[in-house]
Amino acid sequence: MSGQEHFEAGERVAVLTTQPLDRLLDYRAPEGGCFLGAYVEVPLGPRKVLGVVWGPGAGGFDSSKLRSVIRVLDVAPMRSEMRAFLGKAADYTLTPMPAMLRLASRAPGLSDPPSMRKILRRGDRDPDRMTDARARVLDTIEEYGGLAFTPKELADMAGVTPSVVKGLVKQGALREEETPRDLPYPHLDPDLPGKELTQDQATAAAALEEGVKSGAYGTTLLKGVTGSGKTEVYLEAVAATLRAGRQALVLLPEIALTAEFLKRVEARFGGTPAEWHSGATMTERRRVWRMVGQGKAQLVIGARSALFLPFRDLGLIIVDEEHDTSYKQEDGVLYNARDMAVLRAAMCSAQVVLASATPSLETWANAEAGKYKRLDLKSRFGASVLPEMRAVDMRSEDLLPSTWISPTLKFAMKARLERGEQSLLFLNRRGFAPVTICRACGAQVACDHCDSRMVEHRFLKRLMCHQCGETKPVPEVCPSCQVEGKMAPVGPGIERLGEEAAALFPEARIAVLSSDLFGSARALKQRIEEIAAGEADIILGTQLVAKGHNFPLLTLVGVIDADLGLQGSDLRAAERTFQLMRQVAGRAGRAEKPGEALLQTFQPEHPVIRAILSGDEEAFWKAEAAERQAAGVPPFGRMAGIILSGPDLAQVFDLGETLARNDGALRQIGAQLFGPAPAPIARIRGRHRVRMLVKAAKGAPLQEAIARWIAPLRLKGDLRLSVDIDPQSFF
DNA sequence: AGCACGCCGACT
DNA sequence: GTCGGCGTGCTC
Repeated sequence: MSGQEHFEAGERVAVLTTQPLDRLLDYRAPEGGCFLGAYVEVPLGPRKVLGVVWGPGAGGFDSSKLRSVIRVLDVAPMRSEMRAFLGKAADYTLTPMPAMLRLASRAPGLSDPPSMRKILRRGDRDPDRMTDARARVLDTIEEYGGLAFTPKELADMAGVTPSVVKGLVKQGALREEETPRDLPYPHLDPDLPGKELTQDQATAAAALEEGVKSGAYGTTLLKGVTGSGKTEVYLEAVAATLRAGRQALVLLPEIALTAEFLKRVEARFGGTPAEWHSGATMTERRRVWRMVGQGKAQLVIGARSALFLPFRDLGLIIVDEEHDTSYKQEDGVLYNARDMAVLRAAMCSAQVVLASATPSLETWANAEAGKYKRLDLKSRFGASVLPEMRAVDMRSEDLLPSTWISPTLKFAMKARLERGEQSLLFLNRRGFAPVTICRACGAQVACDHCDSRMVEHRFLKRLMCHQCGETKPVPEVCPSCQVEGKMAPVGPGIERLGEEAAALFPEARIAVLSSDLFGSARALKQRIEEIAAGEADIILGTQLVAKGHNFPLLTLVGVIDADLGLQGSDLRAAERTFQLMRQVAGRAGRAEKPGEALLQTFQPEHPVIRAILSGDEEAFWKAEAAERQAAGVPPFGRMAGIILSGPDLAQVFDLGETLARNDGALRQIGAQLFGPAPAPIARIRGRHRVRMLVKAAKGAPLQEAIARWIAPLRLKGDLRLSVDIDPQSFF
């Protein structure tokens, strides 16, 4: 690294702020000077804003107008590799630097002074009168030796009211002390005995440990079917990282998973790691951010934004369920956490482990090409085996109108019910019915602000737009033809399937698991635990049941519509259907009882359905890869989506046409431009959306060309443009 | 992002 | 004549 590390008071420094300016601003270093990377507060017009010292001042700005940095914040300076990472990530995603800085500074109370809090220790005196409650408090303190607790914690742990604790303080039996608010995380011990590993697991774990010990960058695909014990394997890589004195990050796709996961981490390392996700409290987030920066959090379990935490020495990133679509941020800064993890690791000499039973095609292809190492866990842990999978050909099943459970599936469910085992029906559609139609004129009820259809939610007794969340009552009178009493639900949603199951098996206990039926992740988690313990006979779920929950009594999975997701023009639909089916089928027979999976389909001869049933994943990926290679699409070509939006459709289209006419920069790199065309959802919250697609060869400098292409653009009024590099879906 | 400056319609 | 609409431009 070249350049100066410290700036004297009054020296010119360039500061990157979180304000959307397209350049750095020069300031004078504050009294006492500042370090490169320091978090600072600077004056900007009439306001104070957050910034980071990014380098020496560029000059060229009248030095008499130069203002001074107000103060240096009490947090660790941003490290040079973090600054470089943000820069590269900005270039890759075509995101302005201030937005990247905001991602990296999402900590509450960043500018607060290091605050103190009150803790209690054993005082020198004994209370004049000893009561039961008082004894419990003092015993608790004794039991935990030197550890300190806040009054509230202590009262809770001893099972007494806070007034008992207060009384003891007054008597001098407890002593109040001030201590920094943000406490380090408990030490994690990598040398506690882990779960015993199978031969297969031990070999994989050894390979990962070797990567960690190298202290260099490397990415490994850890592939293993559900229940093969991927977690135990990568926790050994975490252990090796902790032994090397470096920090580890485990990314999980969903908050609901963390509670279960934390238990396993605690069991392995004898302490709780730091948690970073949207559900955490402000205090907790503040603590995580600061402790990570000081190297006093060895392990972080987090959602995708944890990638932007200020690690001091990050040595390992695990991306669990790496294929999960929730790793792609779809609003604000558009990034894919899996790709950013690889980028960050490459810049700080860390290892990446991409874990999945059903890797994304990108990852699979990178492993094939030798860019990633690949480890396969073949044997399934314990006595359980993969379920037997069969297609139910819906063309030869007799179904009454408005029912979706085939006789074949019903028969299989009945057998489970009689044996006291569980069945799970999977349907990836929330609500009661996806469409509400007028039987007089055929009109469908659409959202007033978006161009999507309203979905009936019977438990809400309303229609809901899944795009903007808007709801309205189910209309009595057709909004189109004014005929009364002809509005009818069409098609199945998970709630409606629940009614059907209840009618078929009136004596069965039925549980419906859909994200919108639960107020909190905690409530959902608790329900899942109850169900796992056997408090339901039939479970109905949307995609959230496909994400790794363990139901020991489950021996049958019925996929209501295996074709859902196969149709349409989304190139990734086949891949996603394949992954989902494999995962859902992996729910059955995780414990000792063998499972069965029935896939209801109208096209049992479809290659995806056939690949799922045959279990020949490599065949599926090879076929899918060949198709994408022929089409020149990712990962064998590069793509970017351009979304233009604004309140006035004509204006938005005009902008698109203007861009299309001036596509010289794109043609220079041999890229093709498609569109403008209405976006998949052409209107969201009253804003019209138009989409364009840029397609280029694999090695083409796509971002650079797009940057040059849109640079001359001046967006007027309420028009917006966003660029999505490597979009998840392309039409 | 904010916040100011600045140039055209309905009010005292 | 003036109050205020938000279009355009600047912030070290």
